Amino acid sequence: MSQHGRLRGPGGEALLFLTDEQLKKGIEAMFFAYRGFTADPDRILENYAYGRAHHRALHFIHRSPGTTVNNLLSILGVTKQSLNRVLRTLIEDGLVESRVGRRDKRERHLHLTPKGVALEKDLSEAQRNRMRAAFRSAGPEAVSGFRQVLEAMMDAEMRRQYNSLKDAGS
Amino acid sequence: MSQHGRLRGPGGEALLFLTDEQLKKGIEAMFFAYRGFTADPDRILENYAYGRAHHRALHFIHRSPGTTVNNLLSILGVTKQSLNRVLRTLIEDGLVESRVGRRDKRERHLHLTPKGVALEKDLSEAQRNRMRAAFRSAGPEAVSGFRQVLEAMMDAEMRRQYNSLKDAGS
DNA sequence: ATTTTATGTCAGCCTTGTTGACTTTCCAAG
DNA sequence: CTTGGAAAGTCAACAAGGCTGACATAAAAT
Repeated sequence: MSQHGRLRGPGGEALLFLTDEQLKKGIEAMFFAYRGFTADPDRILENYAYGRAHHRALHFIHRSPGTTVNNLLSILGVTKQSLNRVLRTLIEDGLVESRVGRRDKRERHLHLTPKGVALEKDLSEAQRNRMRAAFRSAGPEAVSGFRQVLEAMMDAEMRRQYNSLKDAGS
Repeated sequence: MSQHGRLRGPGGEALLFLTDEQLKKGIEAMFFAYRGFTADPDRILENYAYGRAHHRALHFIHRSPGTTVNNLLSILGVTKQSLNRVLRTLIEDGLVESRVGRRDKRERHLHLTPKGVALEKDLSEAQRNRMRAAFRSAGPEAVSGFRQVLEAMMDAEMRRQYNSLKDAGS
């Protein structure tokens, strides 16, 4: 049985019967799944003086090496003071390198050091393992639907940033 | 083009080619989508002295009226001290009622007052609107895949709790 | 009668978010 | 060349919401 009734609207478009119960299950799925999503990296981070904020910084610096602080700021959606605190400890601890921009010397371009790469790899491997297992168990069509729904759930600005990250899978 | 190659393994099971890039996009989709997921309720909560923690409590009390503190604790995955702080303000403000158990007088059974129901409705409607729009734009097959992947991403214990919440959509 | 369970509470700590104020550096326009 | 403004960094203070540990009370279970 499908969970969704289907109808044709006046314009011929597909309509869905979405009960509040179905929407609630979607909401709760997001809640519980996000917990699982962060659980493995969180466990690793307990062994360091780092938290989720550090993980996010490492992830996006690794993803876009040489990104500026301002760019990272808009991706992470926090204040520069918040990010700076995290960044400072990562730089002090030798996980992140901050290089003064060549063209614009006000800008700082961020790179992971080998030590930073190592921790990022540890964290992201744990997270990818879970994601991989989930993708495998759900199957390719489910994965496609998963990404479609998540993308539609983002704010326009986030979707823009999400899409601007390179995607070797397309 | 499908993002996923397919093969048959030795046992005939479907295999997926999942590149690290595809997994990263999944990880980033979760990150950005969760921001969208919480954005609307967060905006509403700014007008109150409440935060996301209060929203979660209201949600699950509304979902399972009469639930005990212990049960809520295990659903939310926080300490009783954390939950108590939230619960105390909600009770003081007259959004939640705590009734001593009839069979077991040690237990407190939690219910929303009309005032609590009103705020919960406000918050959940905002969240459901976004979820509904995302479900509509992605289509029924995508919604099914979305839930399959999220469910597979949960820890076993969370999945148990997720499934034990009633689902009128099945 | 004793132990265990469910709940509540106090105190203190940490991470990670916030705002506001201020400085330094440096590009670019007048 | 000077000045305005953008980019970045820093300091201080604060809040939400996690955490631990210790302790209290009532009631159920043994």
